[in-house]
Amino acid sequence: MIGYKEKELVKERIILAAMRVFSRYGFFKAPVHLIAKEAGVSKGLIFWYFRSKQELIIEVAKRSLPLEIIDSCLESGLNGKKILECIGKGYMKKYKNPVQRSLLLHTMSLESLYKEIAEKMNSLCEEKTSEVAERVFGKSSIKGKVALRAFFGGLMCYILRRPKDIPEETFVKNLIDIITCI
Amino acid sequence: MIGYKEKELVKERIILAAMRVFSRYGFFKAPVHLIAKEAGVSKGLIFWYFRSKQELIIEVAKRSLPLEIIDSCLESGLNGKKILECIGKGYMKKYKNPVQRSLLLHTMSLESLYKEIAEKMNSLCEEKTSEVAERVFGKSSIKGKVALRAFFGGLMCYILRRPKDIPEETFVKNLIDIITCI
Amino acid sequence: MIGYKEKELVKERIILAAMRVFSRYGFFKAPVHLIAKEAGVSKGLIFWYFRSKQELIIEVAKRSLPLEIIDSCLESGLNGKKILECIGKGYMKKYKNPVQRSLLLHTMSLESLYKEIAEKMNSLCEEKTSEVAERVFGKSSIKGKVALRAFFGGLMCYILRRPKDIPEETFVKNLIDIITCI
Amino acid sequence: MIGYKEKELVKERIILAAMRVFSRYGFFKAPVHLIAKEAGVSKGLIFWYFRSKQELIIEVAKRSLPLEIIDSCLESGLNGKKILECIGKGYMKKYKNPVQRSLLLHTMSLESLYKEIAEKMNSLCEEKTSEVAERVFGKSSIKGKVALRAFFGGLMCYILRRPKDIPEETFVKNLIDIITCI
DNA sequence: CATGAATGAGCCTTCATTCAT
DNA sequence: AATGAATGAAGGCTCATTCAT
Repeated sequence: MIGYKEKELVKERIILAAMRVFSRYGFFKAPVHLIAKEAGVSKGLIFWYFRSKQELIIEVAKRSLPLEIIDSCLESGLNGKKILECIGKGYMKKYKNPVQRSLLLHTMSLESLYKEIAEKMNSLCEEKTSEVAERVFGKSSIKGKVALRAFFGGLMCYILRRPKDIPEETFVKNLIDIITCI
Repeated sequence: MIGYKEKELVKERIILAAMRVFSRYGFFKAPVHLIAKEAGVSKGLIFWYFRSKQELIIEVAKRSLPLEIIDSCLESGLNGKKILECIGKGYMKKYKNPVQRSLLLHTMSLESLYKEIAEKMNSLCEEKTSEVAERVFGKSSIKGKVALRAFFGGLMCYILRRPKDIPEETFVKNLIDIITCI
Repeated sequence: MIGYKEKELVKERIILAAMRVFSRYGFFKAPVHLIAKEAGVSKGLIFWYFRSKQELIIEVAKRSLPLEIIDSCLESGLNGKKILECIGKGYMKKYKNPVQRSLLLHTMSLESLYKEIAEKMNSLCEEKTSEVAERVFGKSSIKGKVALRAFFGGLMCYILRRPKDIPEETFVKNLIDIITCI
Repeated sequence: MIGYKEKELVKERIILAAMRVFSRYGFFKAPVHLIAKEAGVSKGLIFWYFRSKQELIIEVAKRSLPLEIIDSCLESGLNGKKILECIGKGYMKKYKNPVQRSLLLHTMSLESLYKEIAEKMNSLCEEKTSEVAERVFGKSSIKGKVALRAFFGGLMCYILRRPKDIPEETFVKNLIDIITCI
């Protein structure tokens, strides 16, 4: 319709529209035609870029998980509290956006339906958690793994229900203090 | 199949069947006729006991939240680590059941759709968390609230992905130690 | 439930309730359970007194036609304008009631579905009309039959939309004058 | 069956099919899938052109009323008996078709359900009737209005039960003579 | 690439009817 | 007689998906 709509731009616009619509209605109550409307394209076009609605769901779901935050903090080679700070900041930045926040919830509930999502969540909860634990506490230990779960869980709690009386930085700082107090 | 069964029994049977089916398919991909089949009743009967599928969803969703665990531990008058142990045990017991575990995920994603669920989750994340924090740390403090979020978050993480190498009791004990280390 | 509910009383109460409900919703959009509620009886009881909903519909439909008015005027042996006055008064009395008025419309539309109603309407429009025409004009004539149709049609028009500026008596009197002016 | 037909053609074909089916079964006993079959389209397509079955019902119902006949005769500027002849011919032509005849009955019974139909019938029975009366009798009078109701009512009676021994032209001619005899 | 008419499966829900109590 | 739980067929409608244009 407009010249600058190059292929990737349109696909991206569809994904972004889908994120907004999915976050409001959930993956299965969001009709494709609403996504098309939100993206300003025709319904048919969505099926040109995505084989099926499920493919779009999975694309969106993947983007709503915090995997890339953890990966980038791991790659940056940080250790100790630093890596926790990195992850904490990343979470706060990403999930400040209510669309992402709501999407995260919807995505978690997909786990029982799509293997692809289940695997991502597995990786997140097992390997990544262990990796980060080692980086923080030096070596693998039960206590370290438990602490990391408390860390991730704590972040998630904060994200889902941002308490008005605790600012982001305060929360992250306190959380890190608590779980590294061991 | 015809005739009178005891009223409450039938309703309960429908709810239990719905829990199983919802946990497998999610609330919106689970067709009512599957629930009926699972419960051994006719499709029509479900609408005799529930005005709509949504009413059934909400009934099931409410049951899958851990509110009653926290309430009962609060009511028992426990303090300090004791109340955390109570809650920890309660969580483990309830969510050992994979149906409940899966349902919890689905329920959390309902928050953006149903006020009733949003309110329950609000109460859980704000008031209840603060109440428990006071019971544990004596008085209201930022650090206490953060710690409690780490506690609940940690429990949730464990529930969602039960790591094979950390048994329930060990996890809860360690988690309590960590967050009360302040 | 109450002692004085003798058989015929209950049946009659159901019919009267059905008339009210049918007049509001139409025969096919009126659910049986609403009739039961309106009559203050259980849904099951309606099927004790009537083999099916259709039987109840036909019973109510028959009562809403003006057959018995015409019959009683014919039987009373009146002639000329007198019989028209008799019929006119009968119509006004019966269809002053908005329930009957609305029911008449619904009943007329049943004709294509139920033979029994079609027959009644046939009798009304053919034989009865001719009989009355003879009583009024002395002998059978085309003009007489046309006039009688104008009479019945005129009455029906008045009934369906009672114009505020023409009282019943005035209407009937004028109508009779017009069609006997031949 | 797949591909683009001309938009208005398809919609019109659905309406015509609906008229046939509604006339046979009545508006509420006619299932949408029968209309689809009759129109040679899929069930879904009906809901592409009409928001709901009700919308289709109202579209069909409007077409079955004689409003446009009266309007066109009024607009043609005719007076006296001429306008009655115009209307008479119009009625005969339109309701010679048994589908239209049956539909008229069904439509009249919709009045208590849909405002839109009630309004059309109001206009027909009040304003239009008065307008025609003035055209015929020169000025507004009670007698004129009564006569017009006798005219319209007479036409409707003839339509609903076409007596074999009175041909259309004869009926209309006689009817006009009778009601203008005043 | 892009559109939107067309399809058809499937879902939620209603409702007449039955029948154990 | 009377109740209301239970049934099952059927209906309206939504929606992912296809495909002619």
